[in-house]
Amino acid sequence: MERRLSDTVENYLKVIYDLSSDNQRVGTGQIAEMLNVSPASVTDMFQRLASEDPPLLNYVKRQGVALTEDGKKAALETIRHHRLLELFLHEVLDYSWDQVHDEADRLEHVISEDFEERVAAVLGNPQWGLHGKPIPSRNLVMPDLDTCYLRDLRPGQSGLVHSVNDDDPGLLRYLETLGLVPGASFEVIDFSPYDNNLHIRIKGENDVVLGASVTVQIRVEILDLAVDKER
Amino acid sequence: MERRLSDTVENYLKVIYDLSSDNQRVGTGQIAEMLNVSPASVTDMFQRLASEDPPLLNYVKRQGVALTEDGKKAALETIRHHRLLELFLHEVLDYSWDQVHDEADRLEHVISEDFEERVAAVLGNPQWGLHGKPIPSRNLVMPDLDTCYLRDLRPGQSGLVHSVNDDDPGLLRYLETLGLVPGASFEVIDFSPYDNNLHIRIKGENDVVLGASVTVQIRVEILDLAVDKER
DNA sequence: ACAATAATTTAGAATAGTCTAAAATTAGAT
DNA sequence: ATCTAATTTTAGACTATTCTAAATTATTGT
Ligand SMILES: [Mn+2]
Ligand SMILES: [Mn+2]
Ligand SMILES: [Mn+2]
Ligand SMILES: [Mn+2]
Repeated sequence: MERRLSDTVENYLKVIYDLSSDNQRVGTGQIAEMLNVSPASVTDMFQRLASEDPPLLNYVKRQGVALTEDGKKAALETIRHHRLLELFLHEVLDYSWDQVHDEADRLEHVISEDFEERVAAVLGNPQWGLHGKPIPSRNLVMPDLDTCYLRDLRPGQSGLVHSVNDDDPGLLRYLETLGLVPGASFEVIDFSPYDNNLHIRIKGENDVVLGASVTVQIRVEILDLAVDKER
Repeated sequence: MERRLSDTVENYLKVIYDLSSDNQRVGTGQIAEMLNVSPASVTDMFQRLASEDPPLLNYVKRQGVALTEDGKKAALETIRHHRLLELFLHEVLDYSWDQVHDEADRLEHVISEDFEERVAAVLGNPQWGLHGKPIPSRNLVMPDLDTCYLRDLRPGQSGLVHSVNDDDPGLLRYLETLGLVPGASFEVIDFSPYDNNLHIRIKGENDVVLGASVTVQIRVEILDLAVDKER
């Protein structure tokens, strides 16, 4: 139950968890790109983690991996550390929301469970991270969410910003100037099928036209305007 | 100037710095014992660090090492992180003084200079650590101190506790119950040459008789009672 | 169906850090 | 001065993580 996983292994598991939400199995190439290592290294790690004593991965040659229950718990443990740390850095040390991610990415592997508990207590046992993503509970349960990418909305639909990707400081600063932060509500005005631009109107802010490279980084909760609900 | 040193290297440098205060050169065996590695591993590391681009150690075969200026700066950098972190864990997360060391020992290698700055600011740029040891300044200068081991005092002398070793939680809890903490003043009542026990009277507390394994872990400032000052 | 292309896996090698066992050197004690 | 005991260094090896280059397998467009 309590093997000491290396930073490297924790990072593999975390990335595999992230990419598992959409797809079923995660492939060698995807991980290689996310972690900036060669595909050969990833294959190697897949094989290692799949043949550990209690395996962390389920690996099917040439098809990729899925997390086992153990692997998933380990991933959630690291993610909980990461999101608690981000909030802590913001609240206690006054980091801005674009600065927290890199620092948390290093600290997440070295803090003790005691540190985690104390930070959670100081923050009031928060359930949501600085960028809107849920924080797994102390016993490592992640809530199910009903969100989709902003990219997938179309004119006439409205929504609330649920969460934004936290790993691009430049994007985060941009979104902040737009007021497009978790909780903001907006309405989709227009869509251009050629470039996938979305023209949206943010409540209390200006209109913007966002390209797909931005809209794919934002998760939203669709506001049901009692329009075509049951048909 | 800004090589990225591994955790391992930082730990070697830190220990070498500690042992350098007394002796001139530090030997293979001492480091091996402090770090719980074999002497062979230490020799290896000595050779590596002495032949880095700007060397971190000055190594004389069979005689041991001394830190170069670069090596000393690197050691002080890590020590500054460590002592700031200990204070931070105590002040902000309510760790007790016997709990902070182990956590700081892992965090010290991964925090950024930005984190260091922010922590220092939150704490009011402290100059002294939780256990009484000085915190190197931002520009890595360590003050000179005029202290000696409690072990070396004799009946009739009085002193102030300056600092205590921070790596033994049990000892720290014991010293706390005695009120033998940095700043406490005491008087030496008796000395037994056979076992090196020191009987001391702590101001506002009870008397105690301490063995050498304890008195060698406490640094004190001798109080000059205007007795035999200039003769 | 089948060759071209893309993705994945294997093979072989490097680096950092560690170990044990053996060899070399120094220090101590007669 | 010499022998013994302790310390240090060398030699050879192992693990974790990564790489490049070559081999293998999948995909896909005709
Ligand atoms: Mn993050
Ligand atoms: Mn945890
Ligand atoms: Mn400490
Ligand atoms: Mn620093």
